[in-house]
Amino acid sequence: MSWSKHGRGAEGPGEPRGYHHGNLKEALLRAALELIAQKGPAGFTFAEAARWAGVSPAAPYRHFRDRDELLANVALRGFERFETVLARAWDDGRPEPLAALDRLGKAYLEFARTEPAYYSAMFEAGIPLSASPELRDAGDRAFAVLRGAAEKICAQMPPAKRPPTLMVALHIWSLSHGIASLFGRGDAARRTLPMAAEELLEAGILVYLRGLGFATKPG
Amino acid sequence: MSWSKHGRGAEGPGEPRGYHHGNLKEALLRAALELIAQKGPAGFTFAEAARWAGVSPAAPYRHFRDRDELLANVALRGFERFETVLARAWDDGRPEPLAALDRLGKAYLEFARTEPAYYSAMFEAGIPLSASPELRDAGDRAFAVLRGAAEKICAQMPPAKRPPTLMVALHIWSLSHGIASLFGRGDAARRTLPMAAEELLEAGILVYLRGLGFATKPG
DNA sequence: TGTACATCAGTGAACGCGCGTTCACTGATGTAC
DNA sequence: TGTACATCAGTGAACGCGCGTTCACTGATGTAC
Repeated sequence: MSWSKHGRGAEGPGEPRGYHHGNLKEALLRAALELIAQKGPAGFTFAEAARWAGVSPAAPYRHFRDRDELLANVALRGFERFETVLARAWDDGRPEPLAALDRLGKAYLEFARTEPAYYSAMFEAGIPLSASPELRDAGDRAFAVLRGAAEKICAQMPPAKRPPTLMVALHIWSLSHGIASLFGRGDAARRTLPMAAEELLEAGILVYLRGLGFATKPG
Repeated sequence: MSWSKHGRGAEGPGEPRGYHHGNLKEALLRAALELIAQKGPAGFTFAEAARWAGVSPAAPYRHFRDRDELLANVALRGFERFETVLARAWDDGRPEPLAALDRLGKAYLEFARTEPAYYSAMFEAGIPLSASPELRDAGDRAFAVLRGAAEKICAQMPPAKRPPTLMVALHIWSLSHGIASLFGRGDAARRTLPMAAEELLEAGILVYLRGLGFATKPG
């Protein structure tokens, strides 16, 4: 990715060097992530991110124009990770699309739960997508995984009965996001549920696919 | 309406008034709503709400302990209105549950679109539900409308095939919220869609009901 | 009917605070020769 | 190999600002008698 131009990587958790000098951009992104996780996208300030990174309040201006640019960068990175996570779970529908779709749904919810800071930066921080084509593209690439999954699922149906792929992808996305947003978040605003969010999503998708005419196996 | 007790109307800043505002609590709730609509739940301050209501910064403390209590009151009122709107649309399933459910879905999305300030206070402001039993109850009452609808829908199915009502209600809620949250909001963070959000939701619910084994009419 | 009084909503000044942002600077690092 | 210099990431002090919150107060309103 473009920000690891100097080959510092900085992504691996076990990288002890460069923390003091020379890796501030990375440190600020991490600080922002930490702060968002603690107090939501609203309660994160440029100054506190600097403090958290052990740096003077003027230092961040070397790397980000302002608070919003930092936040947009967090969201951007979030979409990139989200895409990776979803693509890995989907694994091109192997060995079998239905099982892969189930993994995909679980991966979606797991991301929302284990990375609430990314997730809220991506979907709830109110960052206008129009502001950054880069951000929009990253979001589109993540959605493309869902779209690809919908395509493969639809392709298994007889052509005459095939529903519009885009619609199916949007339904799956909406249901996943709805469940993640209402019940699957990692913070205090989560609503409790008499079942696991994963079960709710899995059941919902199964019913939905059956409604499409997709022949799901029993069990 | 109850808040025009003194016939003041209380609309907008700049209205001359005496020493006593007469309706400040109401005016503050409106101001908060206006500010949330403009800048999201994050960018709303106690001080600005006071200014908007044409009152000194100390005045709000007569009515709300702090900013969060005001925000929670906005969310509370939002849930109450939401319940009213949904219940009216559902109308106890008259004349026919499926048509009524369609109205319900449309009313859900319409509320999210026309009242983005309420909606985000209710679902995105990060207000911990545990903090206020009153708020939780109001949320539960709104959800109860969906639950009642799910119940009536399920009751139309043969007993042996009846799915759990709660699950159906949660699926409908999640799908509605997902679509409202991703595509149906009134602000800049909305994602564009090659179709109306209403259509997407209606189609999703129809597919879902068919998947439950509910016999939907063609067309 | 009027007066005295209690109530309490809203005032206005003040405070400490943390934020965003700027500025001239400093000092570590890399590089040309 | 060393020196001179350019670069630029980060410093630290400073600023104006708006916020949340407090306080003694003021003045409108309702009510007891």
